[in-house]
Amino acid sequence: MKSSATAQDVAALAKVSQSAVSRTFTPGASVSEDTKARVLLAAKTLGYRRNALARSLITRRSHIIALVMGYLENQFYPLVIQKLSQQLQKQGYHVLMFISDAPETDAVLAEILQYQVDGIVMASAMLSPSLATQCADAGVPVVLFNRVPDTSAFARHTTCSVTSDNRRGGELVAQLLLTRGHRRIAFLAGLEQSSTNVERERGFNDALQAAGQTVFRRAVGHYSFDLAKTATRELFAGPLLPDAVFVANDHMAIATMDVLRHELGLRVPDDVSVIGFDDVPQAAWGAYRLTTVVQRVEEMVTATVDLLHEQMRDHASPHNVVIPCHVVERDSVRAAPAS
Amino acid sequence: MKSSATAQDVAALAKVSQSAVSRTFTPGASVSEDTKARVLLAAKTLGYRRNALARSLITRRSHIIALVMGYLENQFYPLVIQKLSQQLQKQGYHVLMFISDAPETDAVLAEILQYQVDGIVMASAMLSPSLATQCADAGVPVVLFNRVPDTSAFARHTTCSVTSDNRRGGELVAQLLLTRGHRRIAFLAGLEQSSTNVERERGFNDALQAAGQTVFRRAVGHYSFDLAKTATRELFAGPLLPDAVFVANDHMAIATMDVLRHELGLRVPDDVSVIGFDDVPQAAWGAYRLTTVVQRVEEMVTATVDLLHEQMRDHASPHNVVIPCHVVERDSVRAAPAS
DNA sequence: GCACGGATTGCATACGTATGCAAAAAACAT
DNA sequence: ATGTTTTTTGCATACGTATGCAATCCGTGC
Repeated sequence: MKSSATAQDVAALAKVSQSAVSRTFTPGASVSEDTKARVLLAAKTLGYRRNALARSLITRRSHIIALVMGYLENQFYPLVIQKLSQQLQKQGYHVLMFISDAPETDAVLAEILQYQVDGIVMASAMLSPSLATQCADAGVPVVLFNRVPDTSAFARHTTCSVTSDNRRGGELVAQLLLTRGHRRIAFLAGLEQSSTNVERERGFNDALQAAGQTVFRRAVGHYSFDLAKTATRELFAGPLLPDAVFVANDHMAIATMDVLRHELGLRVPDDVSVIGFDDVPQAAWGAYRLTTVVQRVEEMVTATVDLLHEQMRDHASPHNVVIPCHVVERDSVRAAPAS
Repeated sequence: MKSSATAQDVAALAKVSQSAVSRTFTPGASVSEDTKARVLLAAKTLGYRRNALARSLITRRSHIIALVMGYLENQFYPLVIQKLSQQLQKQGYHVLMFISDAPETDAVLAEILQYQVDGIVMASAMLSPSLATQCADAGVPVVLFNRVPDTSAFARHTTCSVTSDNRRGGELVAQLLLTRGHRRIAFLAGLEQSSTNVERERGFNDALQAAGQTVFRRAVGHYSFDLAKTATRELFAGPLLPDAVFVANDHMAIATMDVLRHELGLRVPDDVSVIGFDDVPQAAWGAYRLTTVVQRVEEMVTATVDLLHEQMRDHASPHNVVIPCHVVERDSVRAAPAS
């Protein structure tokens, strides 16, 4: 029931120095085949495992990446956790999870830095300028996932980001809906201060405007399922109904479809078209068949770990990666213009 | 742009010994108000942060809990991550995530142990006896989440577990379906070797048998969405159709409903009743309104962290916690017996 | 035989903190 | 004033590893 064997113990058993043990487990170090074999044998009989904490203390690399997230209700984020965790594991890194709603992020970050993480991926709250400073001072690379640096000039030059081309996505949505002859197009916003919402809405509005149109009605759902339901009811109150809704993400779009069909008795897409953003797995489910803009999670995650590595190697000039996105058409947007 | 100030630096600036700064940050240690103030000031000006790795090396407590999970496709698990992470954070612990499909779990565990985690929560693969041994040797508490120890006598006495009363849940399902007059009841299994599936099916079969009935047809979906669709098609091939299906979890049950309605043109619950297990958020969505057995995630998570603490304090005799579960009735099981 | 270059090895030390122990200081009682 | 208790402080040391440096070993060519 010994807690754990140390390198000293192994060295003693193998009649070598502790250095030899260390070198045995350090690829490319200078050890003879003979001693290496002896060490490995001793290590196996003692059940030796290197202490990653002690090693990190020396090498100044913890091989830990912090991942900060908000609520996981929106299935997009579990997907990110999974992909990111897998890709990082493959490269010998590990993910320390932090769940945090926006306000308490400051406190959380302090804890994160105590663990000497090699990098931080923030997929949750905005990174306040003060936090950005802290990270920069600590020399910890930060990459914002699915959100864009604060407007503050400092943060912009100190942290990277990976996002979809949300603006373009918004444009695509508007163009699709216009093509299908919609004339009373509503927008259901997410978190209004979030960069995703801002960009998507901007692209959407611009494209609408380019066609001489304007958004017919607007409500806010804060990226929450329940609030999206309420917002949908608002949008569809009054005598003249929207004939299409662009919902800022799939999670809310599904709430919208539920309300439209089961509360308001409207048919999708016959009475009203619905289009979302993200392409979460549920969007493909038979009951929804939601037409939506796909965020390429795999590519976003790959870009994220690339950025992390880049920052960890040399302190490269941080830049913002934008992944293209495209529409996947299912059955929630009507096909032909109704005359 | 110094990477980070050390306790020595702070001590130097505050004209005290390094011990003093250590004690300043150790609640309940013996420091005068005067020096404490000086240290805190110096610490603030230097942006000092304790190195959690170095501290863990001394205290032999990393305050890190490893969480091992499989795929997160099933929304039940993101929920668990969220709750567990939040509860642990509140107590000063942090979650190191490991995503791992069953086969590679052995390798993953080796990495986990290198990080000197204070405990392990396994919500993914089975814990093979060898793994259980390794953990026991290393003195690391393990609690199995939503799965029960291996049949091996050793594992059973060395690791804790938290599960719902899956057996009872299966019984409740059978009783409900019988009450509603169903006579051709099918079962769609999950992973056949998983304890959740075994227990649910056992309870289900027993209750059926107690009523002089037997399962009408059976197929296997391996807890996968796509395989569940295939399995559903199998169940509903042939001239005589089931009039109810118990699907081993909600994730698959939704796949089942999709196939029934949109491929086979059957109505739920009019033509066939469907009942699931878990009560994931999606089960409540308007398009499904799935009747299901609710696993009380919050209670399960609470029990898990309690168990962890218990094991970490004294090496208490591990036991298996079983959380009760109950049926939440929505609209996927028909109300009155069809005569 | 010797000299020489390269491969191995062990010795120290460092990483940044917590903590037992004894010295010093302060507080208190007499 | 002195003795006694209590609090505060610094000195060392330990945690488990990696690594620069010097010492040792080995094989090679002469």
